[in-house]
Amino acid sequence: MYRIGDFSKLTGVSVKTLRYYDSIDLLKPSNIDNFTNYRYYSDQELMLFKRIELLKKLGFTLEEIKENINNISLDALDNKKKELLFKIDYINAQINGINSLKNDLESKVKTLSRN
Amino acid sequence: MYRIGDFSKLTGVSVKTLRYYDSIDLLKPSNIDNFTNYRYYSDQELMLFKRIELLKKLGFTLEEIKENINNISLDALDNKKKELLFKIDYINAQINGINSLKNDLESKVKTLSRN
DNA sequence: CTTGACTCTCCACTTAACTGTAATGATATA
DNA sequence: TATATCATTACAGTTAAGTGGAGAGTCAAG
Repeated sequence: MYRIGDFSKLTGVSVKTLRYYDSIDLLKPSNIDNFTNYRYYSDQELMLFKRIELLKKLGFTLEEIKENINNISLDALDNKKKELLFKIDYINAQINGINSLKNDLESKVKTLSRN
Repeated sequence: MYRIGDFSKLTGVSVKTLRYYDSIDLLKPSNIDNFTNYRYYSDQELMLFKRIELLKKLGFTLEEIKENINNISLDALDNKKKELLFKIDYINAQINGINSLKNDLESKVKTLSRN
């Protein structure tokens, strides 16, 4: 059993974040002292945390992670992948826009320097 | 001179948004009635708005647009482009992660159905 | 001159994922 | 036993780009 400070060191996230995860029912300590309200975490939660951390890195929101923490479905993965691909398309369009603006600007500069 | 409601229709953004742009000094009406505080916009602001709209689409924040509204520099464009390329890299890494997770899951399913 | 549509300011709320701080209580070590 | 460190709750604040609503003033048409 780890107290929140130790668990914070194990996971690398702040005590605040752990309390926050508790408050949103994402990751609850395995038990809580009735008198002191101290949170106690076990290796079970450490494993859950690693799962959370992974899904977070893959772009899932905490809300989505909460829904999929037990068994992530292929559907959830496919949806997220589509979402990410869509984002890439969007950003690529932005880059194209920037490129044309750059071209405009560069040709303007050249025209000016020619005079 | 357009009153804010008309200018809102011209630009396609809400009156609220126009007031907000005024409040953050992004797009200020060309004049304001001293007694009524009514905002009056001109074609000048319409052109500015179109510039703002474009930069917004290209991924600039309102703060960045404010700094670059008069003459956007090649540097600003290059920086934003780098930022966007970086984002794409990041998202691609996420997609790769999702793909491996999908593979894990799919092979698990196959293993189960084989029994 | 009234009425409906328009505008004003000011304050609070939205989302996501936390962070900061105050006031208070618990624990561990010297 | 003193005290430094750790823990608790509760409330507010952060960022970005707005949106919602109240209460009050203004404008244009009939």
